[in-house]
Amino acid sequence: MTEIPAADAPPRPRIRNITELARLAGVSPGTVSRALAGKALVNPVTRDRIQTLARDHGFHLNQMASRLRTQRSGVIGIVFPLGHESRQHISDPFFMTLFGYLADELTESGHDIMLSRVIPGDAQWLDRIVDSGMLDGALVIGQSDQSAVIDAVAARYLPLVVWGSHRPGQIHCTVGVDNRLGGRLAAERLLAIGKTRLAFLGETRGPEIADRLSGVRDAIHGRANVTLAVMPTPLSSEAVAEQVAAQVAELGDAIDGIVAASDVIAMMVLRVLHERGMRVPDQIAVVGFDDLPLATRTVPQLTTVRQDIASGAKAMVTALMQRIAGHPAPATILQPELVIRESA
Amino acid sequence: MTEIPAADAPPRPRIRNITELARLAGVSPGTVSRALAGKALVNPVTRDRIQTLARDHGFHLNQMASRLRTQRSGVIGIVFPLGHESRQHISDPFFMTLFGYLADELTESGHDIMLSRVIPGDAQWLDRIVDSGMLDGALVIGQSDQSAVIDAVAARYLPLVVWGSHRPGQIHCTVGVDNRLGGRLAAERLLAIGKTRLAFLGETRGPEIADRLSGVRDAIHGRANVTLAVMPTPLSSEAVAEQVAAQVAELGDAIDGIVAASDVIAMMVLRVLHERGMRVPDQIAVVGFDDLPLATRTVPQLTTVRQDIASGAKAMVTALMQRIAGHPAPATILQPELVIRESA
DNA sequence: ATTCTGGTTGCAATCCTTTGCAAAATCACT
DNA sequence: AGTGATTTTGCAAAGGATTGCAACCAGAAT
Repeated sequence: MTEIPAADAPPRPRIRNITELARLAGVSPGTVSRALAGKALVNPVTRDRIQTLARDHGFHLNQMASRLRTQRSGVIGIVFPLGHESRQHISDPFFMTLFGYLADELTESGHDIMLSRVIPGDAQWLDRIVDSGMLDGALVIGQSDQSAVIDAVAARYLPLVVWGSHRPGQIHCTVGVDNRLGGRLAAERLLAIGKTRLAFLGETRGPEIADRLSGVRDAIHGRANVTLAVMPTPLSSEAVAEQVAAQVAELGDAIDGIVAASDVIAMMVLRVLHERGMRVPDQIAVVGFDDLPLATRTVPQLTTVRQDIASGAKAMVTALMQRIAGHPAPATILQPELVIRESA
Repeated sequence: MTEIPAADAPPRPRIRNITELARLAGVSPGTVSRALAGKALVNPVTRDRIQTLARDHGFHLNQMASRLRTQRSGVIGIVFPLGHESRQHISDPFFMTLFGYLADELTESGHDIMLSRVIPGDAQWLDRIVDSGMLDGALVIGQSDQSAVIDAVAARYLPLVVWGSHRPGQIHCTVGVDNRLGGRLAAERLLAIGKTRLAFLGETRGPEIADRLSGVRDAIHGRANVTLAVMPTPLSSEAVAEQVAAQVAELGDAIDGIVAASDVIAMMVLRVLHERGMRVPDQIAVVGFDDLPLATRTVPQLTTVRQDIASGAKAMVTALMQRIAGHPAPATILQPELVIRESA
């Protein structure tokens, strides 16, 4: 609250760029640049003098200029495409969970993270991001219905890794769980505990969810006595509640087992079933997908198909680093695992 | 998988900058710049021609250069200081929750987000970030023990808003709950249900947590029959489990009520108490702090002091926008609210 | 004293866009 | 056709750091 600077405060004139610092040090800007970069080419004495001067004046390089010149930014973009369901928020639990792990991995390896805005309805969303010149690479979380767009960009831009399903012929590098197998595991669990009238709740326009449904179909293939109803439930956490309620109401007693396309949907289902006084899993069993932390905290605890998000994040970052270095990296397909808790 | 480009693929030569596009269009780079920016100064016909050309060639401005020149980036930094507890991870639930809401708000208002790495042990961490020249403003989540550092930066850098406690004389703009009142509410609840041997679990080096403890002390002030044990539990979710176990063991029967400095700690406490077969809330009651989504999913559900994180995020962004525009914005102090569930 | 060597430093071009200013082109009128 | 008023355009200077190349220096070798 006083105007007098503390004793060790930096001297008055604020240095704004390397040239001013150079003048102060009595050398050329080039030398300052080299000194600050710690290059061996400059005289150690001069280097130390310049570094001290910089520290005393609280001077920091302008990253924008530096990165423009060097053409590398140390920044990785993380993008959440919103092809359909444009109202899905970033605070979506699955996105946040994966994002958290990615952020840990990336900061650990010295990278900054830029969360890019996707303008819904803009076909150029990914081009805009990778061509912005601000990123060393990009991670895309989920393919949504944008597989073609992603492929087109991946064909010309190597440092791009995508979370999602791997489909044959696909150009872009994905890391993701075997969604089809996961779907099958979920359905098989329901069949194993004697359920025969199944429902699948999920929006199947994106390949991940579509694959999960295929897996469910695999599981019931050839069983004449098993029925399957498919309900396109969006992932968006906000809109989902009433929709699920309506769908469950519509299905009524016609079903005794639900495969939810995600844990968030499953959680909503549990809530709705509870409100209607249905007993889970006796009357209706529910299997989720993801095994987010929240799966252990529902009542009853959620039986779900686990994707190992932490190692998925690690795999994404590893593949991306490879690709930034110029080496193509292959897709990683993680094995899903059925985690049996209480809901099925 | 074929080499032949699709019929509508962009023509071969990739345009790398505005000058190349200018040559192609037969105008000067300046005109291209103006045309792409949609400025009214260029002939509408020329403008359309250039824009079409750019689109056809998949050309995007180099943001790095553009932002260097204009000195504004459209990017907001979000920082998580790690003064003490340098091992706390970004995937910390409270951080992630607040971050999610901030991200929603910021993308909504057309900003990109940069999550900056904080190098533990670097006194210059915040200077480095705000002087990087890559940000229009910065949001700091939590003061940790870095209040002085933050103040020093805030004194010269306006577009900075901090989540945390507001202390008199503090220079930086904070948004946060009244932590002291919150702590008092928590303790009063325990007293109200007849608990008298209290413990506070939290690391009090940061002002937020210290204020919560002060609130607890306020509540028991003058009550001779009430005891209080204080245990410095770190926030870090990973390390916390054994620590809490050890602390609870140490406290043993000496306590009958716990105020946890955060929901994450409270959750750990519940787990530990459950493992030791203690009945909550009968034998030991537990009150959390934050009211994260996870609070409703513990068993028993957590009684906790609610901070309205969503409106906090909104307030932070509003204040930041004000400050970016050059208007100082005052601190916002949110009212905490006791949410009574099952654990106390 | 001269040449060579190796270590330091400075110069100036480069990264790509934006923008104030001046020149050129267009148009409207006398 | 000539003048003035408007549009449009081009030029060139930022914005701040990096880096290849050449110049410089001191000391060593001849």
